[in-house]
Amino acid sequence: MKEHIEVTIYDIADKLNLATSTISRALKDHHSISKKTIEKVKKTAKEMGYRPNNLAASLRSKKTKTIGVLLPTITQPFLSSLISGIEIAAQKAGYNVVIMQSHDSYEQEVILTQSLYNNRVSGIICSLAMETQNTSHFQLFMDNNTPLVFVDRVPKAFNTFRVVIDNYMAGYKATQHLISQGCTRIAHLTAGSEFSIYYERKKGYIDALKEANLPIEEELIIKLKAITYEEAENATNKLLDLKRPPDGMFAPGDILGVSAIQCAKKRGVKVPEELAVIGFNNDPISHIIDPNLSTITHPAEKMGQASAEIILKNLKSSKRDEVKEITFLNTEVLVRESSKRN
Amino acid sequence: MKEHIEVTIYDIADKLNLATSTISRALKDHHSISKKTIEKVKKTAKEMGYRPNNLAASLRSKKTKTIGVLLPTITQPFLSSLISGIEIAAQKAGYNVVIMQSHDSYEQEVILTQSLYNNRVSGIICSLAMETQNTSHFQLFMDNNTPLVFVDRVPKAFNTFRVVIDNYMAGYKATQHLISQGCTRIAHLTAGSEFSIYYERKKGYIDALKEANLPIEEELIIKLKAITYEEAENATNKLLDLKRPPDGMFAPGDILGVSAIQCAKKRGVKVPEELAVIGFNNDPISHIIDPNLSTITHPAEKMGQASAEIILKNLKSSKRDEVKEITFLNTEVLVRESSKRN
DNA sequence: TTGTAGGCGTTATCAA
DNA sequence: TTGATAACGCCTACAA
Repeated sequence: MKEHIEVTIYDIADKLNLATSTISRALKDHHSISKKTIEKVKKTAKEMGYRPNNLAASLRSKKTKTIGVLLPTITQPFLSSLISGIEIAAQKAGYNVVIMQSHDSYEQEVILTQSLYNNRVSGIICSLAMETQNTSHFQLFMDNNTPLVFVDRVPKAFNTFRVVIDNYMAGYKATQHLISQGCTRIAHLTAGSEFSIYYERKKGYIDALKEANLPIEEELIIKLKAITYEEAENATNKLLDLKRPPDGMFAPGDILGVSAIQCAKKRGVKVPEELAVIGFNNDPISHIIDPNLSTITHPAEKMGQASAEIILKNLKSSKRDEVKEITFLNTEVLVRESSKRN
Repeated sequence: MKEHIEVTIYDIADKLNLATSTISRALKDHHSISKKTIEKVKKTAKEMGYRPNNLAASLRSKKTKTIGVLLPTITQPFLSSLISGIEIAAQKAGYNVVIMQSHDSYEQEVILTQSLYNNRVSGIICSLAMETQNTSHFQLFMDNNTPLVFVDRVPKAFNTFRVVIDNYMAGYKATQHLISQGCTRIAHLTAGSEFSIYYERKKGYIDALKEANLPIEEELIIKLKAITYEEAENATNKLLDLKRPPDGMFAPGDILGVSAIQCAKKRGVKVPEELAVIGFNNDPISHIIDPNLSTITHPAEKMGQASAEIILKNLKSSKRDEVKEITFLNTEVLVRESSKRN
């Protein structure tokens, strides 16, 4: 086994009879250093097996080149794509990505927020836990002038950057699409608090119905405890058991939409003829289910990339943006078999 | 906006008329500090809004409490579950997880390996890029005595920890299952080099056929350029166009199995009656496709957890394990509709 | 263009 | 049980 003594800029300075400051500058292509010196330093550094110590540099400069990412979970296709987008943008800029999962627990989120803070991340990207109502645990970053971007599940009233889709409009368009296919009794599954994205989607659903002069029927709106196949199956069964069952369903997540289709098929209810279904997210499962699930596209990777870029941009300009704008990304109705009626 | 001056152990020491070393120890519940002092210090620290600077601690102690994770991508269900397992184990131990994607590029992998090295990660977990043949870029960590765990896609000859499933046995069992269902012409899709997991699965497939005295037919084995729906569809079409088409297929990935089923259905070939299919991974899509895809379970989260725990364990004991054992996790044949014939 | 020197916030060693 | 002091490796005014 090789002996392993760390080579530092000190050692290089010694060898070349230069000052450490010169070495430090040369390695960073500082303009005040002559080309000859830069070359010499770099060559020697390589020969000696020097590797920069980011830790020391970070401590000194108070810049960590690390983006903290705090999400409910990373196994959902939408979220793993989001991370992928973040990672790609970060990698390009030489930044690291630290990932933490809140598992939708408010308590965990608070703890992990602290942890990211203690790690002096340069910026933080967060999608809120389902449980979270209060976001004061993020105030730390605000006070500290650390770029903070919320993505997808964002707080209502908090002056930070936000990268989102227009959930209201998406819900509206999804419902409108079902109406355009001739549905008149459209069911809807929902979840979470009045601060959640699901609430927005529901508002869009309701307004689309209103605009089409369709009644809002409470019995057609079911609130789920969680976004799971089981919950959606139970809800769908309940809906199909109604005296006047629905002829359409807007499921604000593909898991829910797929589950609804499976449930309908099991009961011999034909999709889309008797029940037209549209989901949300464009998860892989949506084009595996038979009939293929119509859905709303959700530009996960782009949202990740946009979030990371906002952070990087704010880190670059010495003075942070005072206006924390909201970035809206586009969604589209993806019409597939599960809702095509005419 | 609040002024933000960082509170350090210095400030606490000043306030309490104690030495910084005492503060440092007290905050860590060092046994040599009296209970009274510990309490006093902690209380004051809280009051003053102290937050530890992990950077400084890392620099001094040469321990970063960070696990580096280097994967081909994070959007595959198997890999995002793997990360989830790592993250959960790491979080429990107070470690951070830094994630990087090689996008199956050897060149990227080398660069990112360097980057993790420069960041002084405490340990590294890696699943190799599809392209990677040579793993000498990991030698750094070996020389440095940094725990290194390969997971799933592991190198053949490299004395490191490895967390894997028995791909040979899994391939063997999958094929055997099809044989038990009466299949006699079993097709197989494969990919990658002779060092890849797919090669092992293929060997299992071949040995199962041999053991059952079934011929190995070259025309039934198709090598794909990539693990995609398109590649699998093309291959399936080719297979079904044969004079004597197969009556079974072992697809070493659920994407491939699902694609095969879709292709067969499109052509009016009945699954499982005319073509029994078994996949690999137990991805979400496998139980959405109709008929449900039989598959091989792949304990992704457990593999992640096991990998992280190996690192943590080796970090704890001052002397590293010299024997880098291989950890085999169990897989099971999950029989679903796509292969059930009797 | 290069050098000097102090400090970033912590931990480790030795001494008291 | 506590304290004094020197690192850890780098960056950055300021000086030359």
